[in-house]
Amino acid sequence: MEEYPFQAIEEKWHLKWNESGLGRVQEDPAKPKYYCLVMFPYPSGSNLHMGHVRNYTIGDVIVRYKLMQGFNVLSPMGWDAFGLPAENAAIKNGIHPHEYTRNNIAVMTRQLKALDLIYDWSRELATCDPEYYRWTQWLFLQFYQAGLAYKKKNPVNWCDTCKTVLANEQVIEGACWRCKQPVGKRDLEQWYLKITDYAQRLLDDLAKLKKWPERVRTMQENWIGRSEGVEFKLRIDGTQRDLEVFTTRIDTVFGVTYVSVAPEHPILTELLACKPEGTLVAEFAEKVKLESEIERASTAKPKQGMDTGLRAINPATGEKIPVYAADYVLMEYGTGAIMAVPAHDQRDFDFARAHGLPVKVVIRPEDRDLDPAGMTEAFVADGVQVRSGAFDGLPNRAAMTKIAEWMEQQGIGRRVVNFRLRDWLISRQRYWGCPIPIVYCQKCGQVPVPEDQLPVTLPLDLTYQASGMLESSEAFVKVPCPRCGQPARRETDTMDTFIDSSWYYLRYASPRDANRVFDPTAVNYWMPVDQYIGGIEHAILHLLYSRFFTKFLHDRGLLPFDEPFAALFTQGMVLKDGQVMSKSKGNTVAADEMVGRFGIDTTRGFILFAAPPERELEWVDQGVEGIFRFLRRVYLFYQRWQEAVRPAGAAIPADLGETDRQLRRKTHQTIRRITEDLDQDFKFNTAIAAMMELVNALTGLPEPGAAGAPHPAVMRESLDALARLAAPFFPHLGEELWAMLGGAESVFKQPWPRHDQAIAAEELVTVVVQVNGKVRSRLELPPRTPSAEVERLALADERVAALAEGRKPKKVIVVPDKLVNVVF
RNA sequence: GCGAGGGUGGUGGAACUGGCAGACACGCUAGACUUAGGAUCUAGUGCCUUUGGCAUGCGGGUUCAACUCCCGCCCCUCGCACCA
Repeated sequence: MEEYPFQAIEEKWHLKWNESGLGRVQEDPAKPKYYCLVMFPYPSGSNLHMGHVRNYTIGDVIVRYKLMQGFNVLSPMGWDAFGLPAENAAIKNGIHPHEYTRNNIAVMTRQLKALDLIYDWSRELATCDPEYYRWTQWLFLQFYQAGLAYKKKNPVNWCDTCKTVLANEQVIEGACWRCKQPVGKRDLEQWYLKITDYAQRLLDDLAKLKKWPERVRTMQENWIGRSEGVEFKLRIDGTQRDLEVFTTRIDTVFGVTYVSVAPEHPILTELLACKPEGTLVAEFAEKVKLESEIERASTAKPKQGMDTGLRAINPATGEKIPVYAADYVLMEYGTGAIMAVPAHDQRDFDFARAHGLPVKVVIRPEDRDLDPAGMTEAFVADGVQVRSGAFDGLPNRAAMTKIAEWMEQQGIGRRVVNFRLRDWLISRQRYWGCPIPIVYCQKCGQVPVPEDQLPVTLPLDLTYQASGMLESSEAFVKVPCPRCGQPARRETDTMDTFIDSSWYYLRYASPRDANRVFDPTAVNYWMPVDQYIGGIEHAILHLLYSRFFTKFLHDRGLLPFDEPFAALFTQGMVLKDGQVMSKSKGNTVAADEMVGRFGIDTTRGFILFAAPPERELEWVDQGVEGIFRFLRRVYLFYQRWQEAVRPAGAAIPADLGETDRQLRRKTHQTIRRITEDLDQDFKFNTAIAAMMELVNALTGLPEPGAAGAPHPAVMRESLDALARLAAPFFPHLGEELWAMLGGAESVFKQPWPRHDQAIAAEELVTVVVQVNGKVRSRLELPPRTPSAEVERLALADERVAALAEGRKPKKVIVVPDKLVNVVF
């Protein structure tokens, strides 16, 4: 049996590439650069599975393609190495997180290297390395100096399983993003980064990210959650205190029948201190606080609330209305208090019905008025103002502006913009993270660690314990105050690991620079990232944080650009039995097993061919052999032809026969198709299909030397192109095919093939003949046959004539080179 | 509820600005070569009542022509969700 010795071929090129180091790059102003980055992994220590392989292969195909297009390609790899799993493993197995992480990095490095992916390993970095986190700390100090890193006491998300606080972005449906356990609230003093200062720019600049998926941009837009409205004050009757509310529907202000405040709103404790309601409200607030995030956020649950006994005065109408404490009002958003308009807000409507509060209609549909008693739901659509004083009769959209202006003139309220985005809580009560470079001194207070004393090193000689590990290290905690020299204490919280990953793409430009966070020349050469590749799960978290960091550094004058990733590609996940392939689900297909059976090229090819890369891929091994057979067919074909097509450089004669012309056409069409597929959204699956079509055409031809066999120079042209086209997808085979054709240097140093439009053009086109829109016949015509001629030929067609039954056509439509439709 | 994406043969998936639906594969069927076939090669393969008819989630519409455009539904995936 003829063989395709894939193991020997892959082994051979594995060794050659290791020697030549294809991935190693330097800044070269003479060459156009291309920075291709796959999101760096957390070194989990599990074996690489098909999900990983898909991820890295997508990046690798792009890297190899861009190399062949003549770009100076940067493709680095590193490790998002801090994090909780290392601590959990330490508790379970008694291995120090540092050792655990280092071991995992070693294991994963070996596995990645076995896949022969192109990386510049000389730039490898790990966020847990003091030479890296020194600059993470330096960046924290930049935020601190700019007043954007601050500490405050606030109710925060607390995961009791992970024993740490979480950022808003890390709470998914009320549960911890990592361990999926419900998240509670705690009042704690914590460090924050003031990302809210950048809310508007983070929103506006989404428009610049034209090469990002729409989906991700929308998710960020929703997360930032900008809303325009009016903030105004209501005097609390009988006091000198005002209650401030925020509304996006100021047009409904004449329909306010009560106000709702968050149960924990400070005005309640203040004004009810000595009243009987005070105790009841406090009890209610306590009850609400105990509810988990999930319970409180559930829209299905009936809204709870109670009358506080306080009365507020609506500045628009002068009416006195009750103040309710209600669990559906959130202290964190707006002012923590709302004006309630039951007639025009469903939540207020539900609450009013449950508590017997009045409903006042102030906006009616165009054609009729509404009777509050007959309403079963709030009227939230646009309409016309009624019972709204001077604004009656206006369309409500117009009234919105008018009322806001009136309130501003009267000094009652003002127009404001609110964001849903919260400041980024970055403290973590964990050991295995980047220490926050702050010292607390009795005399000087909060003191940042001076830059020349960085890094604040994580002590490694500790016995691991479940919590409070850093606090227990006297050597770490007890330090002299950097300012006054008196005994002081270090901050023992570490930073959220998302801080580490918010700037790593910058460090790759100059990973060994010991004096600076990055070398400006190198960063300016490589950045921004031309193509970023990663999972959709980072659509908000990592991608929003990285954009924030870049904008901040831009404002500090450290970067000339203010968006880090020019193009983003989110690859689909690999599923098995309907679930994401992951170690914890136990449904993985191991990479090394697949590679052992079929080789790297087949494994890559199968993953790339099975589905478009952005789509989810349900793993079924059936079909792997299809790719294997294809690669074998290609290899055997080159074996049969390699002697006949050598040496290179034989001229292609001008007077070729039909077979040769067809082969050249197919070759040039394939070059065109694959190049287009790679350029538009990485359509690897159809690119491979195009390659298969070419191979099907080739293998259908007579053998070398046989009668009717293609001209060797023409075959040479095909095989030369095919070797290059195949190389990014099937790198080992690509190199081998190139060598079989006599190529001395690596195929990846060869230019990407170009098609010739004239050769790719068809000599005859099929024009479909339709009668009343149904295909009845076909014509083979030279391209650009005049419409009149096409019409004549169509009408002369015997099938058409038969269907005509003597009638004259009502209409004939000709689409040049495509179709003719005869309508009777 | 809001937002985004999706629904095409037995399966994964193709189809440019509306112009031959099902490329390319998998699987299946038959045949060849074989002691053998889970190897390889060849042919066939959307469905049906086959000079034709019906088919791209369902129902309408626009058009000479609709997977593609418009209107109304259904289902699936993801994100956000009492944000005032």
